Order: sequence, then C-alpha cells, then structure tokens
Amino acid sequence: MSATRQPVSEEPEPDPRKPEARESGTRGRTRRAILGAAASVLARDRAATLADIAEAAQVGRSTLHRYFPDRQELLNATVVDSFHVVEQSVAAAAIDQGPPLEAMRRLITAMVDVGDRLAFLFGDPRVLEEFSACFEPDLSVPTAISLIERGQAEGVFDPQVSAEWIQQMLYAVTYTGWEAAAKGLLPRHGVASTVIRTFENGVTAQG
Amino acid sequence: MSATRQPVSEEPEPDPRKPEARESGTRGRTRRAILGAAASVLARDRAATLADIAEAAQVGRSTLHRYFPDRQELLNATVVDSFHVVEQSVAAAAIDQGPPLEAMRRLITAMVDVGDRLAFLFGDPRVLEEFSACFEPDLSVPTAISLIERGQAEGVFDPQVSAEWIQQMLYAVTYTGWEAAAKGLLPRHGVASTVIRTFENGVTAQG
DNA sequence: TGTTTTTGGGACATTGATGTCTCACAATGA
DNA sequence: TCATTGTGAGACATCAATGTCCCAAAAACA
Repeated sequence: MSATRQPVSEEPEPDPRKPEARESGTRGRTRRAILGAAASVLARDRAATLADIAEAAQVGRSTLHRYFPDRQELLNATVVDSFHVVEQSVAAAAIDQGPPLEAMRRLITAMVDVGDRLAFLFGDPRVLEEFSACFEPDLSVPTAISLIERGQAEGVFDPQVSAEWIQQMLYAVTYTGWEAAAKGLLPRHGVASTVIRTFENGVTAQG
Repeated sequence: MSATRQPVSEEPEPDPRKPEARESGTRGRTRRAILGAAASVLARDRAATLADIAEAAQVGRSTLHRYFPDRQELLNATVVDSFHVVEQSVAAAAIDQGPPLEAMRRLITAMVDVGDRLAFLFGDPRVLEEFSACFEPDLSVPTAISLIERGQAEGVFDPQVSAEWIQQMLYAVTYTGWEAAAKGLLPRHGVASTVIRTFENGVTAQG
C-alpha cells in the first residue's frame, strides 16, 4: 500500500526525473488534465489513440506530446499517477484498523470512488507488466491480502478459498459495479452498497 | 439462448454467404483452426495483430487473408463462431429445467468450459457493438435472466438486486475464474466449484 | 501595459499493420 | 501416377498512428 519512501535507491541516473514537482500552476493543471483523461479514456479503450486522449483532455495533440514525448511515457506517467490516486483513497480507508468486515466495506467504498483508475490499472494486465518491466516495481500494488487473511483468521471470510482468490473477486466485483454504473445499470449512489452486499453474500437470498 | 431459426429475413443480398457450409474437409479444418486461434488470442489481447493470430493458428498470414479478406470479416466470423460454441455448451446445461440453483450450477460449469470464447465475446463491449451494428442482431445474447428471475421468484436468489446485476456478476465471476486458471492461480479442475461457491455465497464464512 | 509562457494547428517523416498479388511447393484425391 | 486444391513466403502499395518541428495566437504574469 504505502510507497516505499525510503531513499534506498535514489534515481541511479541524474536525469531530470521530477517533472511533477512544482511546475507553474498552469503546467501542473494541464498535466493533471492529461493524466486524468488518459486514465479515463484508456480504462474504456486500451487501444485509444493519442488524439483521442488529447481530445478528452481538451488539449492539442502537440501539447500532449510536449508533456509526454511518446506513448510509453504517457502510459508510465498515467500508471504512476493512478497509483497515487488509488493509494491515497485506499489509505484513507485505514484497512488495518477495526473489524475486518467493516474495514473491507470501507475499502470497497474507496475503490468504487476511484473506479476508472482501477479499471485502467487492472483492466489490462499488460499495462502493469510493461510498466514494471521498465522500472523497478517500487510501486507496491495495493494489496488487501493481509486484511483478507486477518478476516479469515477471525472466521469472517471464507477460509476454504485462498486469500488471492478473494482478492481477485474484490477487484472483479468492484470493477463490475463501476462498469454497471458507467452504463447506467446501477444508480451512482447505490454502487458501493450493492457491491458490498454481493461481495459478502453472493447472489443467493440470505436465510 | 436459441438463435432465431425462423427464416424471417433471409439474406437480402444474394451474395455467397455460407462459406461455413460444407467445404472440403481440409478447408473446414483450417477455417476452424483460425477461428479458434482468433478467439483465444483476441480474448487475451484485443489489439492482437493478424500476424499474431495466423501464428497461433499455425497458418501463414496470406492463408488467413484468403479465408477472411479483412480484419473485420475475421472479427465477425469469430463472433458468430464463438456464439455457436457458447450456445451449444449452454444449451446442454438445460437451464430451464430443474431447480434454479442446480440449473445455475450447470450453467456456470458450461460457461467455464468455454471461458476463452466468453472472454472474447464479452471482454470488450466494443466487439459486440461493432458486430451488431453491421448485422441484424439475429444472434440473441445468451441470457440467464429468465433463470435468475425464476430463482428470485422461488426465493433462491437475492430479490433485493436486479436480475441484470446478478447476470453481470455471473459473467464477472466466471471470467475471473477463467482468468485465475489461465494464470495458474486456480487449479483447472477446481475452477467451476470455486466459482459456484463464491457466486452463491460470496466471500464470507458461511455460518 | 508589455513580456514571457503556454498553446493549437499544420506540415512533414517514420513506422507498423493491413490488404493484394504472385509464384513455387505441399497435400489431397482420383 | 497425375491433376487439383490448398498453402507459405515474399514483394508491394496503402493507410492510420506516431513523433518532430515550426509559428502565430492566446493566456498568464509583472
């Protein structure tokens, strides 16, 4: 969850890696607009054109290239940015505190809130593969494994299946809820509760 | 489920539409190899190259073009073929007979068996959109809605959520199971039972 | 206001996927 | 065996996405 902030291996190369530091307010805003549009568009179509993304960001294609020289750079930056957004949302859920079931409910709510970022990051395994192939995976994938295992130990979560499977289901159900909301099948405000309900009890009538 | 076999609107154009009829055994075999490879490859990467597909089918790229003049033709044919495969598998489950819960279990088992075809058809909504935009949607999407509604009426499935949502979950859980098996997270033989278990009861310990 | 920064659009060259065609070889079937 | 059918490899032309530049206009800033 928490990014390793230890200055263990500071950029081996002295290249100017820190464009997201403090740029003139305008540049920062443009940069964020592009990254947001990229995550949103690519979440729905991973083969989207740079022109598509530029249009969604309400920015000229040349401006996009000015910020991100090539497609891969944009991809990488979008991965990093999306990680930060997700990380922040998940951190606020404090999943290592309180009863597992309640922690999980907070986590799901947090995940639904950043649904498009999750869809971008995990909708296509290739995205993450390419990224972590280029860089050290200094971004720890947000993991709910410890929470799940804690819940299993306390007899709250099904101990008959692996924690990894439950985590897969967590992503799957959350993603499905986000998708259903995107296509109007679920009302925005009811997504989290429906996802929680189904995730916990499945589809059979409780009785 | 069952394709409308009524000769309502027979091909308005008299073009030679029926290549899959009876071709010399060899051609049929090659054709099926290409369609199978296309579904399998495209399920994992919808941006896959025709060269990729030809390679997976162990066929030259020119042979592929000989069978399917352009990419869209291949896409359409693969959709039709995958529908037939899924349809056949689902039909064998006889989901309109017997107790809903057992029917659903048969359905899930059938779906897991044709996981890659489902992943191809439903992994990217665009695939089906483009297809049904070109042709009359004379292919009825395999629907479990009636089964789900029957189950809800009998008090077996959760009546608090919509049948559409439950169907979305059905696809999502099945797909996740197929994916988990593909990456070795679940043993092949345990996929169906795990999917059924989670689909029915969610992830909480039953008690 | 004037100056600097940022932007959008257009004009390229480049690249990779696609689609077409030809030809020699292999497989099938009589 | 021979004739037909089906195939793979390669040479092309085409096309769309990409990446690079430049320049005038708009926006931000002092």
